[in-house]
This record gives sequence, structure tokens and C-alpha cells, in this order.
Amino acid sequence: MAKNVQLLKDGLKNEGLRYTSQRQIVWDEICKTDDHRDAEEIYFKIKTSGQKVSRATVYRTIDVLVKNNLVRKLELGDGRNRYENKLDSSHHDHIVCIQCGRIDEFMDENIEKLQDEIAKKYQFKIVRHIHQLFGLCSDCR
Amino acid sequence: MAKNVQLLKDGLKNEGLRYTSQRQIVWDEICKTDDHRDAEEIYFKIKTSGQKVSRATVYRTIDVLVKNNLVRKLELGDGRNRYENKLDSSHHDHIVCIQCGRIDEFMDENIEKLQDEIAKKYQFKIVRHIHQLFGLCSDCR
DNA sequence: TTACTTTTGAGACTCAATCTCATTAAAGGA
DNA sequence: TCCTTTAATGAGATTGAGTCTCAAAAGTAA
Repeated sequence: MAKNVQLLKDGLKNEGLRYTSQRQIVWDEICKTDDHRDAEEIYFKIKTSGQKVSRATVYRTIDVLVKNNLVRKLELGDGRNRYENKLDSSHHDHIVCIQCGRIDEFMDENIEKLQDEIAKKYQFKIVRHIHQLFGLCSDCR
Repeated sequence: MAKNVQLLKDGLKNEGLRYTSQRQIVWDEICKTDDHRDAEEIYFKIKTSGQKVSRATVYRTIDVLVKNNLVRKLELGDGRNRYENKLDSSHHDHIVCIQCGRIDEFMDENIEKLQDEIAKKYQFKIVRHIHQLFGLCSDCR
């Protein structure tokens, strides 16, 4: 856990941002699980644990963490963004069950390479990408 | 244009839905361009053209068209869904400029195949997918 | 034409997310 | 340690895309 404190402090310092207890609380909460949770879930989890961080600060802090590469933002297109810590996970994309909501992660070097080729062909400089497969998982099909 | 009328009538009939002038107006508007527009843009375009279709009906009709495979829904994760007609376009994904908003389309058979393999590996039955590359286009980089 | 059922329109409502602005609290000197 | 400066926070208002409600209007089949 001390590791997470340092990670956050360093990340903030790099951006010229201040280290605050609220930011630590939000970052700790996001580190607690490997789930893909939305901002409201994270906010209420903190709230019900008795710690006091306002909704606005939770949202603002998550943005800071995303910008500083500590948290990955997941846009599933259902109007709620999900977040996951990037503590020890490398790049991956997602495969989502439309029935039960289960989210698995996948990564394919070949697809990454093909993406780069497409970017070159269209003369785009890629900053990020979204690749999500939606369907029915083994339990739901 | 007569073709579009028939397409719509057939699509609606297949679903046991009624053919109405409002649905035709929305479908016509979506067919007018190959842009990727959001529901509000489509609504206001119809409104300023002097035709009377309510916002609720525009949204409801777009849903009907998406469900009936006449329109493709594009989720860019920015809180506004975009729509494009599927008149004569085959499946494709999108490459989006984060600076100027330009949206190009791409399609790669190899990526499609790799996706199928991933689905098999995770025992998912894929229903749809989202694959978007975000970056700077040749004019903006 | 009638009877039935779906669709429409106007505006209220939802919900995630953002904004406002007065108050609080880091951080870096002196 | 105490100031001073400036950023961060909290409470609640606001935004904006999208959905819902329900009475009125309009397809559809007989």
C-alpha cells in the first residue's frame, strides 16, 4: 500500500498537482479491486465506508488519475464510464457479456500491429483506441 | 428514393410496426448524407426544414431503424451516439480525429478473423463489436 | 365506418457528469 | 513556525443526452 501512496505522490508531482487526502482515498478505493466500476460505485463505496469525499472530487480525481496513467477509462457506450487501476496490468481490450455484464480482458499482438498499419495508411497518429467485443459469455449463451 | 421508401416499409412490416410519415421523414433525413450525425443534429435538421417531427419520435424512430438494421449506431464514448445509414455500406470500423472530429472508415479482414478467434477462445458468441482508433489526422498532426 | 391498437407530441423527468463559488488546505518561502 | 499564494474541495445548481408519460391522433383490419 505504501507503494500506491508513492505512485500517487509521484504522479501528482509530475503534473504540478497537490497531494491531498481525498485524492489518496479515491486512488486507494480504485486499487482495492480489479473490477471495472463506474464513478458512482466508487463514490458510494467511499461514502458508505464513512470517509468524506464529495462527488465532484471523486469525479475530478478520477480524471486526474486517468490523465496520469494510473487508471484506465473504459467507455462501453452505455452512458456510464468504468474505471480500473493500471497497477500491474498491461494494455488490453475488453470482451463484454451483454446478458450478465461480465467483462473479460484480451490482448492480441497481431491486432495491435494491424491497427498500426491502418493508422499509417490513413496517415493518422494514433493516441488511443477502443476495441470491445460484445456478445454472450459461456454461461449466458 | 422510392427504394428507400420500400426499404423502410419492408423493415417495419417485418417487425409488425406501422408505416408513418414521421418515420419516413427521419429515415429520409438519415439517408441524405453519409455523415456520422447525432440524434439532435438529425432532429434539428428536420425541424429547420419545416417538417414537424417531435424529438421523442426522432429518438424512437432512430432506435427502430437501428434495430431493423437500416441504420448503424456509432458509440464514440463522448456521450453522444452518432448514426449513419447502411444503404450501400458494408461493415466497417472508424478512425476518429480527436482534433477536428473527422471520421474515416476502415475495414480489415484479418482483424475480423482475429476477433473471431478471440471470441472462440473466451467462449463468447459475439453479437457486435466496437473498434475505434482515436488520434490526429494528417491535417492536424 | 367502426373498433382496436399503435404512434405521436409536449413537456416532465432521469441520470451521469460538470460547473460555480465560497471555503479550506497544500506548499514553499521568510 | 507562521505567512502568503494558489490549488483543491464541497454543496448544490446546472447541463445535456436520452427516456418516459399520457392524452390525442392516426394506422389497420374487419
